[in-house]
Parts: sequence; structure tokens; C-alpha cells
Amino acid sequence: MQAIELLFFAYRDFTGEPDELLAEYGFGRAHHRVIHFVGRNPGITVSELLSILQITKQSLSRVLGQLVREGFIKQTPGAEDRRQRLLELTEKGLELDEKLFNVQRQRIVRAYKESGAEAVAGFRSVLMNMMEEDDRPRFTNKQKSPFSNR
Amino acid sequence: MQAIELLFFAYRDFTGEPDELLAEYGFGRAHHRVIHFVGRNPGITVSELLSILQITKQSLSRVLGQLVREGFIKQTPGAEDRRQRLLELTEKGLELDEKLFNVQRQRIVRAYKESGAEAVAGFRSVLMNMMEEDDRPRFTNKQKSPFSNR
DNA sequence: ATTTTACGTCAGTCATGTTGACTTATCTAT
DNA sequence: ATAGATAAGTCAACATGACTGACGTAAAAT
Repeated sequence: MQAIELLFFAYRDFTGEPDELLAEYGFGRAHHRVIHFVGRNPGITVSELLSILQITKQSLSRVLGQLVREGFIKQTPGAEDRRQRLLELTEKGLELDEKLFNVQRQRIVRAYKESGAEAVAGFRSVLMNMMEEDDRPRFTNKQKSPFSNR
Repeated sequence: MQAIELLFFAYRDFTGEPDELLAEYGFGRAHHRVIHFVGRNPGITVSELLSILQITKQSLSRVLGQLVREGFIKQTPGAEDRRQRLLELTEKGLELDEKLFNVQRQRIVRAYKESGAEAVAGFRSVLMNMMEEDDRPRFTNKQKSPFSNR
């Protein structure tokens, strides 16, 4: 049962590099998560973001507000439901997102190369089965929006 | 590049159950990490623990002190080097450790079963290659103490 | 017209991390 | 034998990112 420690060390190092980058902007891991999920899902609503991050709106509000005020994320009222604030990255936000994305991608690509394609399939399968079922459709269901039923 | 999100969701759910358990004791994830590594490595020194957790001694001191005062961990002076405080779980500590260990093991065993042995090998290989090289010997080198050169 | 929903905000608290400065005991090297 | 290095601990101040609870506003749904 080394898996527990494998996960601990891998996750620690996986988040270490981005953390350093973020510190240069005065941001933390919470900002990273917001930038990441807004970057991958432009037009995402606040409540969708909340359900992904599983934090309270008060917690999100602080980091999101900061990112909006400092021009990394912009909000536009929803076309169908004008109560919603659809979130997307600004140019500045996209730049930071790309930097963050790249350091993590590099680490993963390296690990993938060293392990081989078969190992990668196994890696993904185990992680998938490790998470709660509710969130698995985000990865398999390509036709349906991963946020449609929230 | 779904790996980033796979890791996020899997890790979030992986730590979710223990967190609930710990809350009943008034403990947090920091306590969990200390209990875990002391549990797996009885007789570990404070500085070895620090190098694993990569936090400051002041941070560790708070949680470790709590665990010692509340009788989950006991300290004994090192036999060779009496400056050291060798850490190990008390009976009470072992009980909590086992509870925590079990909820995480269950989740992993389930995921392993659903994915198959080959996938497990891939999973472990990718995680291993994802972490910094320094820490990999902890998993492969069985003959040498994983803390000997720190 | 009323209720519900989406979002935001104010206020207070807690857990866990940080830096920096200093102490004590013990080991190591000169 | 003494001087310096190391292991551990402590005090103080601070930052981040979580939390709860209460309340407000605008828009949608009933």
C-alpha cells in the first residue's frame, strides 16, 4: 500500500512548480485552480465553479474578486439567464494560464515518456476509479457538457 | 492533457474521507500527514519528518506538539545521538492511524480492482516518474533506510 | 405576486503555512 | 578542552485560504 505515499509525493511535486510561479504574482494555489478551470471551460458560471472546487462562495469570492480586479478574468452576464456571470480569461489571464499549464504539462509529459503509453492508460484508469463517480463523466462524456446537470 | 484534472479530482476525493474522520478529533490534514509518516516509519527523527513534509519546523511543531500532548505520539531520545527525538505512535495513535489508513486503503483497493493489475503497475510507474528523483529511492531501495542520507 | 435562484458582501473564526530571532542540549572537529 | 555545528524547541508576528452565519439584490420561475 505504497499508493498513499506515491500520491503524496507526486502531488506535492506536481503543485510545487506552479506554486513558485504563482508567488511571483502574489497568488496562491486557490488562484491557480480558478484560472485552470476557467481556462479549460470558458463561459463557466460561478456556481459551476463552486461545485467543482467544493469550496464556499465566500472563499471563492476572495480569489475570484482579486483575479477580476487585477484583470486576469472577466465576467459577462449570461445571455439566457442574466443573473449568471459567465467567466473567461482575459489576454493577461490566458498568458498566466499558459505558463502554469506548461510547467505542469512538462512534468506530466516527461513522466509519460518515461513510463510508456500502456502505463499512462493504467495511470488514468486508476485515478478515474479513485474519484467519486459523480465527477467521472467530466472525462468520458464528450458530447454532453460536463457541467450540464449541476 | 486531462491528467491535471484527473489528479485534482482524485486527490480531492482521496483526502476527503480522512478529513472527515480527523475533524472528529479536532485534527486536520497536517496531523494526518504526521501520523501517517510516523506510523510507517517508527523511530523517525524530527528533521527527517521535516524533509519529507517540506514545511518549517515551526509549522510542524504546532501539530506535532498537539499530537504529543494529546497522547497520539511519543518521543524518545535517540540512542546514538541524544539530541534527536525519535517519534513513534502510541497505542492511541496506532488506532487512529489504522482508521485513517483503512479508509484510504479501501478507496485504493476498490480502484485497483476496477482497473486491474496491469493498470496498477502503470499508475505506480507514472506517479514515480512524476515526483522529484530525490524521493524515488524511498520506494525502490528496500535495503537502505529511505532517510539515511538526509 | 411570491418564491427561488445566482451572485455578492460583511463579519468573525480557524487551520496551516511563512519569516526571523533566540535558547538549550549535544555532538564533532580542532 | 574548547569552539563550532547540529537537532530540536520556542516566541512572535503575519498571510492564505478555508469555514459559518447573516443579509442584500437582481432576475427567473412558479
